[in-house]
Amino acid sequence: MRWSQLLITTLRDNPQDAEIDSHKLLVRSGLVRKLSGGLYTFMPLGNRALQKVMGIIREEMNRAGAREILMPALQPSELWERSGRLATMGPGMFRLKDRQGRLMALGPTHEEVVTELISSEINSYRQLPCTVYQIQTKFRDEIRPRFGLMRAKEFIMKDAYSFDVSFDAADKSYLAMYEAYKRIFKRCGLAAYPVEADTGDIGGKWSHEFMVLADSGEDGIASCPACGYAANLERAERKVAEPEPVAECPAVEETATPGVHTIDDLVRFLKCKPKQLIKTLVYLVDGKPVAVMVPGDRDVNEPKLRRILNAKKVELADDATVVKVTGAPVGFAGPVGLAVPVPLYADQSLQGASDRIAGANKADTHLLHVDLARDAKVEAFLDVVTVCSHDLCPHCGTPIAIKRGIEVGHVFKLGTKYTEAFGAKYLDEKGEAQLMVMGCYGIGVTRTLQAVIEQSHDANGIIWPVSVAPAQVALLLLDPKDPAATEVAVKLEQELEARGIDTVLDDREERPGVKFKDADLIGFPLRVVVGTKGLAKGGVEIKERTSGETKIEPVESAVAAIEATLAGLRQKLLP
RNA sequence: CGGGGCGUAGCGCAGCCUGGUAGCGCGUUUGCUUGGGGUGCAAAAGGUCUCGGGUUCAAAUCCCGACGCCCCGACCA
Repeated sequence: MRWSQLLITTLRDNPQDAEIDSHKLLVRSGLVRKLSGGLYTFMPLGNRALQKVMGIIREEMNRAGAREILMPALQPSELWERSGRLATMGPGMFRLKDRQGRLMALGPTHEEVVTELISSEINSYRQLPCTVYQIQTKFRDEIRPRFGLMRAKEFIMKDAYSFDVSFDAADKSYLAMYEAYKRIFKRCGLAAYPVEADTGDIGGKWSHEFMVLADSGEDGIASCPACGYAANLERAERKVAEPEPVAECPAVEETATPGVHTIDDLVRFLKCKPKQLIKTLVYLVDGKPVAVMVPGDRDVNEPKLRRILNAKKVELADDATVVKVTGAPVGFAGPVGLAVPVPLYADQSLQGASDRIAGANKADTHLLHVDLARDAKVEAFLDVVTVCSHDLCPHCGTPIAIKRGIEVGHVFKLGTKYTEAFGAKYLDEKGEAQLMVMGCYGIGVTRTLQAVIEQSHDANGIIWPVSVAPAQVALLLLDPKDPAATEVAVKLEQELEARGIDTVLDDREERPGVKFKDADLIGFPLRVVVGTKGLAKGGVEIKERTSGETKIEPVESAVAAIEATLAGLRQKLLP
């Protein structure tokens, strides 16, 4: 390939609208261009890298026994009514009408379509297990698209779906995908590791996310340095310390706290510690109000609350509901003397809580000396707070570390949620109809590409792993006016391409400095320089982008040397 | 959806406060020069100053509104 014909336009300055390194580099190196918020064009080089990632995914999916299909992105919204997700997924879907006025959606995911498909195609246990996958564009009306390809309105996803005769069999399919994912990310040069995750709107019993550690990641991860426990903060649990024995608690006493609504204000006003406070929040759980108590220095974790209460939707109550339930303005809720009796839940760490401070359910008033067991009727003590860095691992008790990560893949055990909704059954050996058991598995392909950059770059630019680099070799012809050098470069290009090594020949009329900078910026794994001086010294210069190692190689043996170096680099990416 | 910032040449920005001929750097084109880490010199092209309305003799600049982009937050009492 010739640089001059590839439509490679690199930028000297960082784009004004990019925040994180990988986004800046993606644009500066000319791999993508923005059409509008959350919508990107892949330029020739970006597209090449993307195709490489997709190639790896295909190989590993096929190896794991999955079969590739392609489903429509445009879907009748009636399908979504059947699964009940029109309500939960609703605002996140792009919707439109066809000319007959039929409601359609641009697919944000494909559980509905695939379950409908498989339900009509598969009738017998003999056809199971069956795992299908596709690589396709997904559409999501994100609340806030950001960080380039990381959270886009339109993106490429590999989604796979497994169907099995039983839960045990489904576990095997799940494991096969889990292992395939590990191989895929390894081959892409990514350190991605699995963490326990919340299943969210997709549903199901169990799931793992594959996380790439990065400070710019949108997800929090709790991980145990000792036993390897790792979980998304939306799900992470902790070991709760035994309650400390407390001395006799004085009687409850009201105290005036005019205009003091927040924990911070209260700490300042009463000169106490946040830990001494009981924070009481009113939530709507599937529309019904409940009160949830946590220590003043803790945050309620809504996904955990939802899961533990087995609810579809959990949201903080609106002000009117709070006023109705507590009988006081927002900011003075407490466990004692609610105006309307609602279920009262408390975090586990409040078990035995005594001599605490809480809202009085009365304007501008708080209560001192609250003893939860004595003064309130707690429905249940639950694990409802977000894990923090000083918390202890639920398995081994070691202090937990909090990290940030980019979710590049997610595998789910769905159970029968969708097969039930769509009546996806098969006949077993006895001729009895049984529900199929399902799993689903996604990889954000475009996000994975950017995660590679986020994890692998330096001050000069991207450092592509060989496996996904847009081209393996940048061949720099420093002076295209030098006929001898040009001849060598052209010949090298032909020989490398003939051996299946993707090569970009920089044939531009540019200064050497420009070519060096651009090659570093785009991040080709190998840079081969053909220059007048080098040739005079006996050969071409081969430089690795990763290590910076440079060697001069005679022209005759250059191709072999390049091949050997690339093989070495590939070796490191083997699963 | 709430808060903040931004919108001027392909890209990055100045000018706006205090209204009066639209600027700089990079890139692009042409010529010369240079040829191993973003060469140097010279010339040139390129603008509905996001859009709409208002104030004014006069608006990139002041006022009102819309749109777009980016960041933070999305209710933690």
